[in-house]
Amino acid sequence: MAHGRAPNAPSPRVREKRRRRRAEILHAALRAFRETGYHTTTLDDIAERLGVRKTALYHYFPDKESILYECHRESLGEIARMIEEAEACYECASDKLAYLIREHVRVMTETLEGSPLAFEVPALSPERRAEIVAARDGYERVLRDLVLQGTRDGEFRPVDPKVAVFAILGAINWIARWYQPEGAIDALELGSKFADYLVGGLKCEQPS
Amino acid sequence: MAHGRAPNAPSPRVREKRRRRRAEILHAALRAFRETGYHTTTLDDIAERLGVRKTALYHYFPDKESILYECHRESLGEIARMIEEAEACYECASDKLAYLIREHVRVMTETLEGSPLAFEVPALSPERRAEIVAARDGYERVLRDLVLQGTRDGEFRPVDPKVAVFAILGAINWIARWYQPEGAIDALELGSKFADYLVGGLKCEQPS
DNA sequence: TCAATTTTTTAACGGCCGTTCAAATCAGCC
DNA sequence: GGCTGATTTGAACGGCCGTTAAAAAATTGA
Repeated sequence: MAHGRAPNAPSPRVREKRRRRRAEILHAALRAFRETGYHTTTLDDIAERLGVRKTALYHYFPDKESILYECHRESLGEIARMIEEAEACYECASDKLAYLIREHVRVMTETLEGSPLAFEVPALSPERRAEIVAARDGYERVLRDLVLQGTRDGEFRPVDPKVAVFAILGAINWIARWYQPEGAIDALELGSKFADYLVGGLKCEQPS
Repeated sequence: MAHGRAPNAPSPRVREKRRRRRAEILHAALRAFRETGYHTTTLDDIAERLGVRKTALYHYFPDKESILYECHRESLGEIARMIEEAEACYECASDKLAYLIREHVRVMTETLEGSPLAFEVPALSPERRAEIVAARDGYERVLRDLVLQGTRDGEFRPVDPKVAVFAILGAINWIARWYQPEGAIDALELGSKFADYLVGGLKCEQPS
């Protein structure tokens, strides 16, 4: 047994190759889902983007829904990373919130990863949907807590945290519907503008 | 020919009955589309809500897409009404904008009419989609012009009107995804809070 | 170079769902 | 009450698309 791996186990080389191919498929699917939605994109559509027949996809994913599920998992990973970063790098609520908005916008625009998480949750099976929704709820809770903290600290005026967070997430998620990577609006600039606007709406007016 | 109507023409009575039935179907479809999305709701689903077989629907609409199209038309009618009202009843940009936000939220929650307009535009045929998109673009232009006017008048700080309007519409459209008519959040209150938050983010900070 | 195995293809099935059409039932009207 | 048109039904078709299975092609590793 070469290099000590189990008999009949795939070599590291083929494992890596397979991993890359999976990522390619996921990326192609991601773009297709974003452009035409999960239900209207067929496996042929995804396969065509890769120059391959649709049956080839079944060597990497058991079914169509699993492809969508993995898209969601990747997005959630990005979100989790964002949250850790915000906690580690910023102090006050408004800075943390602004950072999260900027990063979320970046995920939505640069990598385009966020779009299925925004729009295609209902397409998942009940169990998987429950898992994704639970994670998304956790993210929403983090945002609500930030709004509350800001209000307690006197940074923000007293607003309904639930409603404010729904507004923020709606604004961000909606990006997937109109943003065009090759368009006139720069992704990073968009993130900053969104952060300015959406955090600005929470801030106390300067005492005169 | 009774009452002077053309021979073989339906009587006013049956015309009215048909009109009502169409509205019933549209409303049932609207709720179904909102709850599960256009592509996953079948004609059986819509018919079941009406206690009828799906083939009965074909007496009122030529195909499934036409039902969706009529939903869009109704929403656009509401939007147009909103715009006229805002122009007629309010003076400054912030008041007009706040009114439009409140009303749009009301359309989104009370009547639930706005949800297909928010989410199911891509499901329309190219020609119909073009028509609906053009109308929606007109609405967006009205909002952008309000933001610009507010900035010119010194009410609003200088923001990117395009980006601000996308944020506002995203926040509002997203309501269709989480709002539950029987839930804890009151529709009118939600409209006011959205208007406060989204217009507040545009306003100049008070000079100290 | 050649066997082993990974990857892709070809062919085809099967179910769902929008749609059609003729027949049956219902409602309006004199 | 009975004729006429409006409405609903039942049965069935047909295409699209996700999925399966087995054969072919390509890649790996010695």
